[in-house]
Amino acid sequence: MNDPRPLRPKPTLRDIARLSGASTSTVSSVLSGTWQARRISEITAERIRSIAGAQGYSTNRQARGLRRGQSELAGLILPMHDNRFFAAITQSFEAEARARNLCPVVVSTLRDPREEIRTVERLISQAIDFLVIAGATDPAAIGALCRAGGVRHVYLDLPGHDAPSVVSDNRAGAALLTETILDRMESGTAGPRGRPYFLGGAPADAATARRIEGFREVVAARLGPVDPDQVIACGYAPSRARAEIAALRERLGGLPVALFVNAITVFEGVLTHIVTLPPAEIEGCVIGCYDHDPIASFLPFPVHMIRQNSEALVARAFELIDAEVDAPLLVEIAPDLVPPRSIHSTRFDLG
Amino acid sequence: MNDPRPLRPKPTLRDIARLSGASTSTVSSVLSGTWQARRISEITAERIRSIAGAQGYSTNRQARGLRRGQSELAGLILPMHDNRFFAAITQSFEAEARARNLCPVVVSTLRDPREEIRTVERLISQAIDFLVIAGATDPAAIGALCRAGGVRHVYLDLPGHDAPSVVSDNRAGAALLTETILDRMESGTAGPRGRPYFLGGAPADAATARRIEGFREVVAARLGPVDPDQVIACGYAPSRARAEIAALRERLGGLPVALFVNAITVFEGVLTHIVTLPPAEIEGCVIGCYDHDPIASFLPFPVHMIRQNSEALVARAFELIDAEVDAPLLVEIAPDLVPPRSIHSTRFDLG
DNA sequence: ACACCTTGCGCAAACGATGGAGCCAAGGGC
DNA sequence: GCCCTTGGCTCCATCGTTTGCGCAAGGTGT
Repeated sequence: MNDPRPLRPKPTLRDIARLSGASTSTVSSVLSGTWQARRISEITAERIRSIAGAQGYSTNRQARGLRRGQSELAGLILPMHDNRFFAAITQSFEAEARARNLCPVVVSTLRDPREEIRTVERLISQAIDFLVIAGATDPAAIGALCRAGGVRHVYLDLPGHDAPSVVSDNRAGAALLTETILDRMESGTAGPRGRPYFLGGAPADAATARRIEGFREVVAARLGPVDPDQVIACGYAPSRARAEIAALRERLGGLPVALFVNAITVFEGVLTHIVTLPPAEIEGCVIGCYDHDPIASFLPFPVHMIRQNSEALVARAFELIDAEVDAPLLVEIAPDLVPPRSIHSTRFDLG
Repeated sequence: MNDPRPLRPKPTLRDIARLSGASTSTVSSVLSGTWQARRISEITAERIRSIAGAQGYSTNRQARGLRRGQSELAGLILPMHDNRFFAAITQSFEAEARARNLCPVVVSTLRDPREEIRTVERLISQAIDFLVIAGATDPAAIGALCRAGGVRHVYLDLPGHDAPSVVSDNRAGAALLTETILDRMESGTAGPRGRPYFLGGAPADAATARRIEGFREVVAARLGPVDPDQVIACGYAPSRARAEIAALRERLGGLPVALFVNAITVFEGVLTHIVTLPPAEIEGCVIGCYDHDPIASFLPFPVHMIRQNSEALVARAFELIDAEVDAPLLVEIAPDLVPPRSIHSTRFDLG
């Protein structure tokens, strides 16, 4: 067990060659699977394989990569890990990478532009085979680096302009969510309180912009012109969201009849405020959240959620990579609506 | 923007050498920061730096790694990403790795022993500098691989026997959570329903085993002997947990007065069942969950949660690596108790 | 007997970066 | 005039794999 021996150096191809009496090239071709092409006899191959196994040989991928000019590493950069969406992306990415015999390298950059650059440079200098870029603050800068480094790249969940992009259909998802909450909201409430509100996100963010479009479109079609103050893009911080919803309620004299919450963190902020309100008031507000959280399904009031199809997003991205598509093009993937558990209205009776 | 040029080959040290009129070794030492040791003049250094910058040179780390016998890659393997605890671990790991100028490589293995082996072999063959092993089904096998490959390794959140381990103090955490729910449960309920129950987890899992110990210890001290059927280690699947809690309630004629839920997934399963019950019955059951989820704080009944100190776990692991500790030893980190929001009992009145 | 494949393998030159061991000139001490 | 130090570089072997080319032995067709 406790055996911190000086760790003799790992055996190399040459060691195996010496032990087996074959040349390094023969050993190499046997161990890298190209032996039939080099007409190595099955007998020799088997002998070499068994010696290599006995010696615990494993090929040095830095050397192989150097020689072959690739690395069999697949890169993914994303803003952060502790978020269901990105975690799901990572999970799918790993699966796809492994299916192609690549080693996934997933790095988060915390939405810090300098960190994004550093990380991408780092990955390029590792000779990464390709890079999937999910959620960068400056896609153009990253794209430029990749092109300079000769690294194929695909944007995920954000539209880039120098390479293919696979994004959620945010407009359609937002429209769907908006339809859903409008269908369920109480009509007939007079004044500003009778209108739906959109809360959270950054308008500079392409995803938020598209969602606002979807929201506006549906509201305009069903209820007429949308007032600018119905859209409160206050960022993603829970604390800020809490303050905004409190202020809104103050202005309106109560919660609005419908609320489109733009992200789970915004939803958290909203929650901290509304749980302090009388249950009847909460009941009067139909809530939609553009993000999914399974636990949120069990809250004592219904929450309509959108779940982005992360698996499909990643799958499409890999298809583009497999097909060696380099030209910019945009693929949109429809997200799913997750209805609230039907339990709410019947069991936790807040009336 | 749209510029899929043939991607001329990346410049190498030799290219920069040629352009600057210096030798490759001079360029190398300038660009890798060892130039003062080699007495290169500031003037030469600056000239080389500017040429390298203009050419967009970036060092090929496969070549460097091959030559130096290291990779500046830091490995972490974990069961999965879509879990708050592991996501937090990943986040801290990345931060620590970057602080040391290493590139984090985090790979999940889905608790599949074969995948674990494959992944570790893969990382070793990438000449990873060290490996942090979080949540493996067969730590011994992985440890053996690392030793054979000469890779320093540290176990995280699971005790290994051939290298240092940093684990949550599961016994203490469980004892704390148990104390908490016992303090709040209704006493005086007669029969089996008046006893606390432990639900979820795998007894073969070291963490679960320690938590059961903590639970038993506290219950035994306060309520006397613990019946074996008070511990239901039914794994982590929500569906299974749901079935078990339903069966338990059937047997007892109601929910027990206190429930220790061993993981968030188990909690999800329990939730799907108990939300179908009359609110009064839920009120009668004090729930503790050994895992943390912020949304769960907003459920209409209090949930006492334990949050593992992932940051401290990772920080200690890196300290051990920095100190080049190889001998087995065990470091325990105390987790935190997250009390429920005080709101529950007052606002969402379920009685 | 000669021109041919086919089989089975070895030689040696890369891949790009690194660092120990030089080499040469200028300056200083004796 | 000789030796030594210091500064400022260059040369070249090396890390472990891969792969284009080549070569010999044996078989086949004529």
